[in-house]
Amino acid sequence: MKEITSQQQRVLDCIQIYIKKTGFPPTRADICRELGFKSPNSAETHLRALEKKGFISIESGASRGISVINGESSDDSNEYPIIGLVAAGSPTLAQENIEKTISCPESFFDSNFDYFLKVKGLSMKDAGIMEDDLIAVKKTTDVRNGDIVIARIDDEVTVKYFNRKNSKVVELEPANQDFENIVVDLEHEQLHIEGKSVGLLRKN
Amino acid sequence: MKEITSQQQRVLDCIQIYIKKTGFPPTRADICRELGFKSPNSAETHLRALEKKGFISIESGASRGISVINGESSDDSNEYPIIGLVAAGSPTLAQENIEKTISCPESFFDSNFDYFLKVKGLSMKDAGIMEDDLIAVKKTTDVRNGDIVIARIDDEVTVKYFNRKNSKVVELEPANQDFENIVVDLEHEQLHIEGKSVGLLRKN
DNA sequence: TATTATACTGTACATATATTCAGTATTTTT
DNA sequence: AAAAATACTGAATATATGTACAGTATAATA
Repeated sequence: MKEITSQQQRVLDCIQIYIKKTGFPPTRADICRELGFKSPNSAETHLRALEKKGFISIESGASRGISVINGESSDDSNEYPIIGLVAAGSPTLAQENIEKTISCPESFFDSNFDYFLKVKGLSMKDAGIMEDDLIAVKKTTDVRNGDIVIARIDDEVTVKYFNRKNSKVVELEPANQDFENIVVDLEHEQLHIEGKSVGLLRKN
Repeated sequence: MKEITSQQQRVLDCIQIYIKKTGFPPTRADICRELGFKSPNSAETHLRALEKKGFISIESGASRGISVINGESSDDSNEYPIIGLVAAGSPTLAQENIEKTISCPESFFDSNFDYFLKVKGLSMKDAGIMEDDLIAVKKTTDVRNGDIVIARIDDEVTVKYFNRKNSKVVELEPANQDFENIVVDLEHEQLHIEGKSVGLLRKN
């Protein structure tokens, strides 16, 4: 994507606002009216420039045939995959593990995140995480005690509170009396932190 | 919103698909091509019917001046207000009660919704609803037993399970042993159902 | 220094498009 | 049984709109 000039940005903004307001793109004359141009050719040349730079596409001959590329027209929403609790080895974001995707703004949760994890079981019930809830997971290994982490031990993927006891021992703590702490001796077992929870989404 | 006929539905679908694909609405001729009509007036009359019934609006004289009402025109994200548990009387959606807004796709939860309610207290803890969680609320009075409802008794707003015992008695049930059922005798007390929960959002 | 890109005004015109009018036929509502 | 709504074809037309052509001027690039 090439560089955009400030005037071209004004025109692009104008198009997006117009679409948001009316539901359909502006004509050359509309753009002139909005931005104070006196010749339709002013809009025309800007449109050609925007098209050349890849910001919009223009359907030749069609009236109002402008569409904003990549554009989410205005907001920064993205598609995020929903992933089930899958066995290890299999790359988490592989196509076959993706149940579906959700469109949602990038900065929806306080921290950026990478995917949604569909929760199985009730081991985090007292933390308000129920079966089939979607946890917004940020891929990171930088976790602190008390964080809700997505951890993998051998072939088991689980969601638990993270609690580092000392340099050799990590405890993964459920939020449910019916479950017991998982004590991981790092010298004899492999613990892989897939990421941590930065939010939760429930549909009902 | 009046009833829509199957042919009108086809036309409406055609418009929405066309917008999704091209970024701008179809002309009468486009609709004819897509649906096999041979006269532009076929599209025209359907458009007039759809406008009359409130499904679309038509900008008179403008080419491609169709916009689908309430309908995910091109980008389907909206601003939804976050509202605290406010005392009654004060209109829920009044400006002063809106803490902030969240941008989120319209069809984010399975059902459409109207606002987010910020939860206070832990009375619905066992339903996985924790303090400061955001409940997606759909304004409706059409609630069934077992629904999580936002109810108002006198000046108190509360989130509880709805349970109609009989024509005169409704019980509002918490999901926490530490709280007790609220029994509402409709003959002596006023119960106002503000809406019901269709989803939940948590940031952490 | 010549060339290209940017940023406009102004005029003109072919055509894309909305919209009206005249019909026909079936179904639904009153 | 009459009226209104639905569901079309077909033709005609005013105008909304894209787009080309002719200029002017400044800044950036080669």
